[in-house]
Amino acid sequence: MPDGATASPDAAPSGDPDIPSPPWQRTPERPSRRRRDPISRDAIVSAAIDLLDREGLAALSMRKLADELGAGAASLYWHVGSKDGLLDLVMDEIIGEGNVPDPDPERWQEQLKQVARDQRAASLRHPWIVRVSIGRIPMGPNALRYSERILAILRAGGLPPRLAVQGYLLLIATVNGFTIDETGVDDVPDPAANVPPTDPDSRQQAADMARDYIASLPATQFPNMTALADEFALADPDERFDLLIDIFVDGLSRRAAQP
Amino acid sequence: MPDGATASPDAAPSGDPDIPSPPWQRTPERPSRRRRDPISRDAIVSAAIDLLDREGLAALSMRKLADELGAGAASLYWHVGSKDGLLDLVMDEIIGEGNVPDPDPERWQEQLKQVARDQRAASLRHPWIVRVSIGRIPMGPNALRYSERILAILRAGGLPPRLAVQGYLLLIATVNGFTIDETGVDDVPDPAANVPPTDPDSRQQAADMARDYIASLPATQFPNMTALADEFALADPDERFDLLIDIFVDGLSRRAAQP
DNA sequence: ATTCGAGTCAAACACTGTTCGAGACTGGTA
DNA sequence: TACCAGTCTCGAACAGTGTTTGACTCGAAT
Repeated sequence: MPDGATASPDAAPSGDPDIPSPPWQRTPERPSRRRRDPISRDAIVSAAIDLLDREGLAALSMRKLADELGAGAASLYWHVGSKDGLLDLVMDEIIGEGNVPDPDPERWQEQLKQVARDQRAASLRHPWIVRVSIGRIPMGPNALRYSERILAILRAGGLPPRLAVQGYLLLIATVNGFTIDETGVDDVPDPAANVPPTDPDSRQQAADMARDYIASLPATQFPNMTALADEFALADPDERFDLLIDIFVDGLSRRAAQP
Repeated sequence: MPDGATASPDAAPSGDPDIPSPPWQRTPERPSRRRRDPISRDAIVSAAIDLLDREGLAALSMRKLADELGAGAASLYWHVGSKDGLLDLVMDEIIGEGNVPDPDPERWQEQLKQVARDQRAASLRHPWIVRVSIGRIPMGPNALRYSERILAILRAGGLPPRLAVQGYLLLIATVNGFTIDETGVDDVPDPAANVPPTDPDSRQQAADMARDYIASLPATQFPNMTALADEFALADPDERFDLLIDIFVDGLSRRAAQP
């Protein structure tokens, strides 16, 4: 057997229209749909976001993502370099979903709170995004535009330069600190029941369980915990979040009022 | 060769004291030191913390941890159930390092700030702890004692019940939001050069690089970013952190002053 | 017609967390 | 002394991971 499975460079293994490929050689070409239109970077990012929304961060693997695109896993690396590079692109794409209002000097505090609420909303739409953003400095094009517009609001509010920049950075950190907790308990939803990020029932149930446990502690050793056990059952995250940003923006504006 | 490497079930491979194990069969029993004193849960947790401090979160694997203890990987599972269970224990152990002062009603704000600073200090001693704590509700014995003592400070300060509990929870979240960023950039230090969590030089260098990049943006599209580029180079994390908790505690105490 | 680079991808590598089953050792009872 | 249940260890395997390599196919330009 001079030729055969090892295709020589000249004898086309199966491209020759005259010689059909031998039947004992189970079609070494065209397994099913080969060489579709080449996949694109954007298509990979979109498919990754789809997969993340559907099955969560832990379920995102390069192989599964490639399957979803009808491609081989190694192909992705040509477009995005690494899983880390892919997540960089994914993060900037999500940041691009947000929009920041034009600055209104009279309402800078309310506008800042609105930005915070919008960012939390994005974190609830995509419960994995906070975890993806950890250790990732947002410097993509969308992130730059986003930062620019928030800084515009703070400067319009009259904040001195340093306080404007730090106020922006610390607000983002504060919102992330909150949403990490909020989206952290029930990540990795089982693929079947894709409840909306966090259904209120199970959340209230978990809060009640925590309260009961705390209330059951020995009161002599834990007088404050047992006395305040009921307050731990406050599971309404909207209320908790509003309290947090009220505290933050109040503190920030007090700081801004005095040199 | 009738028999050989494949030991038959009845002929004891090397347990028979009369027949020495054949030299070509490289001692299937007693590889070196077998059945030392059994390892303990506490020893596993301590070794895990050692390994994490030395090589970072990404380097912690059950196999490597077992090697460090001179044990087999499967042995760990008898003691800690899973890697997740181990990390639960590790987190409570680290929380146990902290200590909270006895409440002084006149100084509750300063005491609360001290708690925040202590927690940040722990996160700098163990840069992996914030990432470990994500998605993990601290309910171990040390965590309960810790919470109890912080609530004591807030109640001594006269905060109403709800504000005391939420103020505590939101303070922790806020500190975590800050320290995630702070410890996130340079995790996984290469095992050779174990710089103290974050050396100021490389940090300032990174900040300068970010400032230069921001300053180089087109000023027409990014007027605020370019104008404030210098402020992004404020790399002193202590100053930034103090600003954050000042803002938070100020906002909280304002809220506490009015019903 | 040949070359060339863009793009694809199966196979392999070095890992990971976890489970299984077979043991080894201990203390207590028959 | 013999047995036995319980505690503890651990090699081997399983199913998965991110990533690299090298061979391969094309469409287009030379």
